Amino acid sequence: MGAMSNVERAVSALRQMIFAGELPPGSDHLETELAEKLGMSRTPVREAALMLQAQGLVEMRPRRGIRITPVSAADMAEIYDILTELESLAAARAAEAQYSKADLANLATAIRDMDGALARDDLRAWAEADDRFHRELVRLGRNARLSMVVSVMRDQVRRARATTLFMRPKPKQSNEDHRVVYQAIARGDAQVAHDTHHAHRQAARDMLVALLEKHQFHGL
Amino acid sequence: MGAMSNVERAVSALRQMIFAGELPPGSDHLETELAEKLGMSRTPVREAALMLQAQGLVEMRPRRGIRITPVSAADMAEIYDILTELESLAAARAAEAQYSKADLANLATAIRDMDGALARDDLRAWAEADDRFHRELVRLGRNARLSMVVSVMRDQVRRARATTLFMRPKPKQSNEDHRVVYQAIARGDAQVAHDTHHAHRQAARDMLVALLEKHQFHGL
DNA sequence: TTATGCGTTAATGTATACACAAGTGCATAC
DNA sequence: GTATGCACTTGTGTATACATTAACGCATAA
Repeated sequence: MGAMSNVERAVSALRQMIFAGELPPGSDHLETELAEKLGMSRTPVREAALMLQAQGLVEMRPRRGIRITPVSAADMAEIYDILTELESLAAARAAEAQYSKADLANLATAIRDMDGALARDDLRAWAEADDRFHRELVRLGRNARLSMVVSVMRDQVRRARATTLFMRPKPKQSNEDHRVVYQAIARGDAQVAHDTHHAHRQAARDMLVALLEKHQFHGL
Repeated sequence: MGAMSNVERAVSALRQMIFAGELPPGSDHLETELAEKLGMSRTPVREAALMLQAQGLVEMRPRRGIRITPVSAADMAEIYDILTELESLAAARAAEAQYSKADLANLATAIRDMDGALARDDLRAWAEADDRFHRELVRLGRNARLSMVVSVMRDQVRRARATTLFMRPKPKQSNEDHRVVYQAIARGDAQVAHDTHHAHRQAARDMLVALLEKHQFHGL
């Protein structure tokens, strides 16, 4: 059952530790140190670090160790700009694809879950469903490379969310946007799907960047 | 002077061999084999392969060797869709940035070079200058992550160009588009810069995909 | 006190060794 | 002739060893 290589184990363990904040942004870690912590030799740790580096989660700097990449407000602006364009394209493509209601079930469920979470004031559940909505949207856009790029960017957003989720205003407008996008896709209106999602992401971008700048998270 | 690690050497050597067609798309190569060819041990070759895998140039499949990723017409459609969106955003951002004429010198030079190459019927020189134009455009958009994603995608386009460059019609419309984009950026018109470039890339996409499909390059 | 240079330390880059597992071919049975 | 299983081969995943070289501290000089 454990058909999982040490490299894979290292990748997911490191990801988990990064997202959990156990390896804080900006902190350095020697290969040997991480290898010991993960109970394996340096080789798979190095390979895992190389992969995470390609995704922008860590930087390997000779003799200084593996640094957990910090994400500044400026970084977040870059990331959201990319997300905005690529997800909007995915929304347009999804609309063009003439999906049936059944195909869009996951999208509908995610929206309903967000409503529910919001009513219960459960921000964590809301964030999880929001993630799910965006992931499904991109999947429906049917572009494997785009999905990969977006997922890398979304990982970065997830990291910042730990600090922003409870500072931001309640995401009320958000759900209305999602519903409009959903309906546009359902009736095959690519233009509206695209533009609505674009505006949605841009608004989120501006709000988050302002939030991060205000609270001086310039390099955490 | 040779402050270059074996991993770096391996990465650039492999890239070169891939772009030159010396390692043909779809071909498999054992780690040992490549290591011997490059005059180093498996370790740096493996690390180089991991990096190239992250960029989609190769795939590592256990026991089957390192495969040079083939690029099909469908892949090219995906790639161009991403390029279209991201480069257009860069064009818009460049326009918003209020660059001086001096800042746009590289752009202007690239356009002039393309004109010259086209007049001499030198398609290779044209392709080189075209690359330069697009690279500079993205740089002016000032989004480091976007630049990286675009450069990965452009690498894939470069690979296909070896087969398409001499089959496609002469890129005459292309230069007019570039000029319009340049002027829009110079006068700070983000909308025109964006939309013109978007249409430019989309046209290129449709032309190339049709070309590749027609000539049945479905997996070479 | 601050700057400069040297020696030490230790982390990395790379080579090598080895166990394991997947693919291959042959032999055997039907 | 086809199918099944077994032994063998061989590539990879991982551990380990080692040389190199960059960072750091200390001493010395201005």
